[in-house]
Amino acid sequence: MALEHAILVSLLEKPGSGYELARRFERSIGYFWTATHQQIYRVLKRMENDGWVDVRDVPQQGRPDKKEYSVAGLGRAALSSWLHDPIEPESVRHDLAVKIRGAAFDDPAALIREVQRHRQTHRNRLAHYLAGEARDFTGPEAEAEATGTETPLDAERELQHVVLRGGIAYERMMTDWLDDVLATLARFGPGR
Amino acid sequence: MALEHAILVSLLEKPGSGYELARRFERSIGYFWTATHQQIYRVLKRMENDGWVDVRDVPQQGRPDKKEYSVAGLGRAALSSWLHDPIEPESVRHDLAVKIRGAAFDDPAALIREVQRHRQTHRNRLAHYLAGEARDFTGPEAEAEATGTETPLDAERELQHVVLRGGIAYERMMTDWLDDVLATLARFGPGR
DNA sequence: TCGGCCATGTAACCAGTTACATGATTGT
DNA sequence: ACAATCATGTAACTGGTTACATGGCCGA
Repeated sequence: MALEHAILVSLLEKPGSGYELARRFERSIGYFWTATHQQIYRVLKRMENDGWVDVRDVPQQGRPDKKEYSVAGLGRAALSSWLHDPIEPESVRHDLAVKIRGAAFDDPAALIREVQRHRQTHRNRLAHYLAGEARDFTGPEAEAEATGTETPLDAERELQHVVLRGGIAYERMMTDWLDDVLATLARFGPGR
Repeated sequence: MALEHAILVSLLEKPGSGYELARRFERSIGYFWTATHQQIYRVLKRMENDGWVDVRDVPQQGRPDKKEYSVAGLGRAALSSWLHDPIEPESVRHDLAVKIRGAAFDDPAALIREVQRHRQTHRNRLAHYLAGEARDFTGPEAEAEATGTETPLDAERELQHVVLRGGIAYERMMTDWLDDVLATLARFGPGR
């Protein structure tokens, strides 16, 4: 299980409320982990009970009060121990691949539309990631990154960048592969 | 949910027992879906109750008897309806990416070993997939595939091939990205 | 005789999804 | 007036993992 740990990392990067965490899971953390607000609130409560996080009530005007969570000593220790614990390289789960092999036993026309939809989604994600990269990882710090003159404080940033590059590589790979799938389907689809 | 449908596709490709399905889920189907035997037996029972599959007792000598499952009309219909049902492009779940971002708050040395382990696993999978491709997708049928002179019976084969190419592209992307991760970690890891 | 393969299952648990619920404020 | 955003939750369900269980055959 990594949701707890993803939350710990996110709170270490910046403390925040359950709501704010949910938003982050739609953006940057969403590159590699997803979670709904329901799940986050539930896990956050458990983490609070276990003493992994501290809570602070933050009254706000013009909007509802919020609870700001930050990582406690026990949470930091839990994260550290998890980081030292080897995990198995996870295996993939691709519904779409099941569908593709299933298309051999069904009309491929519907599948072509489905694959096109997916390709579009991955294209969009790729564009979104590239825009984020241009926004957040170019400029003076990128200079330091390239020339190796960075400070320890840049480590966090650079690790975020390399994870983003992973997301970019993934989306690029997927769009290319889905092009391949479409070409393959086109070869025997319409002629029959 | 796609396990039911993955099983249907696999049984359409070739009928077999729960045990055999479990083995397939360790091999070819494992490129894009995993399942343990416990899960398979449970789902198979439900599919049998729902009339999606037919069972036939096959006595064997020298080894335990087995139940051979094959797809029934209802199962075929269920698969077809699922194939026509659009699914959301799934989002990724990468424990390793959580760890990488978490390494900013911990000793990166342990992470380097972990990343190296993962890279090795992906390298091995890549080699395994490439060997499978060379074994199953070269020869006379590949000729037909390349020249477009294939028959409808080759569709099943070609779709299997394109899914395998997806697995290959994925493993290649992962090994490349993990090289990138290691280079990034090396840049600020040992110097501090 | 010991481990590995063939073959099938039960039970408990854990994580994730979906549906439902409330209520204030801000902008169109 | 209505929709969107901020903010927090409960409850039921589903799917997946882990542990446990049985038992015969085959080869080293």
